[in-house]
Amino acid sequence: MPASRPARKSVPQDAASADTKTRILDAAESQFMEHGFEATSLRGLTSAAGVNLAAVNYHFGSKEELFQAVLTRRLDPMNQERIELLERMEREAGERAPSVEKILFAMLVPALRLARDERRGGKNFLRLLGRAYADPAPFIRNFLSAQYAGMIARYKEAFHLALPQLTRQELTWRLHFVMGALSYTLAGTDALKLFAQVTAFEKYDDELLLQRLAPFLVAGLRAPPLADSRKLELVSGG
Amino acid sequence: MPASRPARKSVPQDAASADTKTRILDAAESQFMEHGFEATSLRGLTSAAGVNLAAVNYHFGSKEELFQAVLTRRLDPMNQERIELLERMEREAGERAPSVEKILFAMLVPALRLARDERRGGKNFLRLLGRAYADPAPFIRNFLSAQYAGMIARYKEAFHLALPQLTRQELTWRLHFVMGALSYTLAGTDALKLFAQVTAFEKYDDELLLQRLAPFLVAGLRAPPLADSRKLELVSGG
DNA sequence: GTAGAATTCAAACGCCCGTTTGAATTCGGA
DNA sequence: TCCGAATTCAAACGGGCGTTTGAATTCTAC
Repeated sequence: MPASRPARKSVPQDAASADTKTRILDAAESQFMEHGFEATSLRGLTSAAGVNLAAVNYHFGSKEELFQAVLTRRLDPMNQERIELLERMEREAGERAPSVEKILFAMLVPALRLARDERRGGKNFLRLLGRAYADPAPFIRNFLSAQYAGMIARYKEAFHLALPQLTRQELTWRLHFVMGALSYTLAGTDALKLFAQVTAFEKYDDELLLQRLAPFLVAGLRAPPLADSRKLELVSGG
Repeated sequence: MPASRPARKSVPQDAASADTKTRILDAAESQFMEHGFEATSLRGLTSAAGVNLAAVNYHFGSKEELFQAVLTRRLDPMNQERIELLERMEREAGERAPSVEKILFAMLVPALRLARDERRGGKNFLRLLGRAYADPAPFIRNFLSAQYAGMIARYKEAFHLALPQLTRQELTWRLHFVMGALSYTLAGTDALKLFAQVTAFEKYDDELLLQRLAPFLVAGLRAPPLADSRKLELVSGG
């Protein structure tokens, strides 16, 4: 028997193991992004990372735990930054509530910063995140829920103050739409290459992207809710 | 050697094989939705469909071709319906171009009809589609591109007439955002269960959903483009 | 310098995968 | 009725999977 595995709770954290762990996390980030969770093999992953096959199970316990570690490494700081930015804006706004634009920017900018920082995973990580959003695997959904719950609740309150004309239900739906457009756009597999026109004429630039996304989302959030009387007459044919 | 496989081009299409093929397609639709392409096993799939393991390779050739057949069965009619609806609206609008709302509804309503029709896959299929959108596997991306190219080009023209103030680039981006919010919403894994509040108070109703989504998207499409002078001052800190 | 823990390593375990095979069966038209 | 094509079937093929093992090695503190 080996000298005994480290207890799951202990954090060895010496230089050598941190290096191996980091190499695994980096390789996992790009492999999970490229092939998805299920189709990524630990053999290919460890070989790309230049570490032994058993290292994943030694350092992370299992493939699932490795996946969660990959997400945590980036999401925790990003969501923390989002909350701090929102709170700074609330302080700066004084008694008045921050505007919809300001709140939205506080949400978008940390994601943009992450996308531009290759040392923090860059676009690779955001694409991975976009895939994770669409994955129905329970361990992924539960994990993301836990990661996002606090941040989302915080922003929902802020938007509620900035958009008092919307009911809570309306606001919940609209935040859903915002997250959809955002994750889909940031995941940026260029959707279906249907929009290739853009990348042909215009360099794919994340800052420019958010300058286009922001007015779209702000206008959507500010739209008057549909009155009950107006319906989609088309649905039932005719 | 067996009596010889049917040539890939021939379409046997007799009752017995159609039945087996349909059973496979139905099972594949729900299994691919639930587990994703890679994690779905043909053994589980064929056993759920009540057919022999070899039937998939016999009738469809391979797992990949089966996946494409699952998508084609629903997408072809839906996109055809979208185009027909758009053309009807263009005829009804006469010389004037149809409004943004009208065009958008022509896009959304066939998806809604599909979602409500359990005989055509219902929500299962739309969730599957939402996953496929986020999948970077080349065979999926190329297939979806081919499936959507005509429809998207058609709609882009219609929107261009309805929104002449937008440059082609702006319009392309906004359609990208629209597709994002739409696919994310229709895929409706309830996102991250972060929005559970909605399903608690309000029955999950697709028609109601589109009545909330439409004003959001219409307002986003109609938003004035951001002037170059306004920037995200926050990006570089400060 | 050495004991003991942490880490790396090659090898193996048991299992499931997509696909192919060739015989058995069913089907449809002459 | 019967023949050939279409379809179903059980079995096997070769290979990759996540994980575990126990010895070998490296690190660290005394």
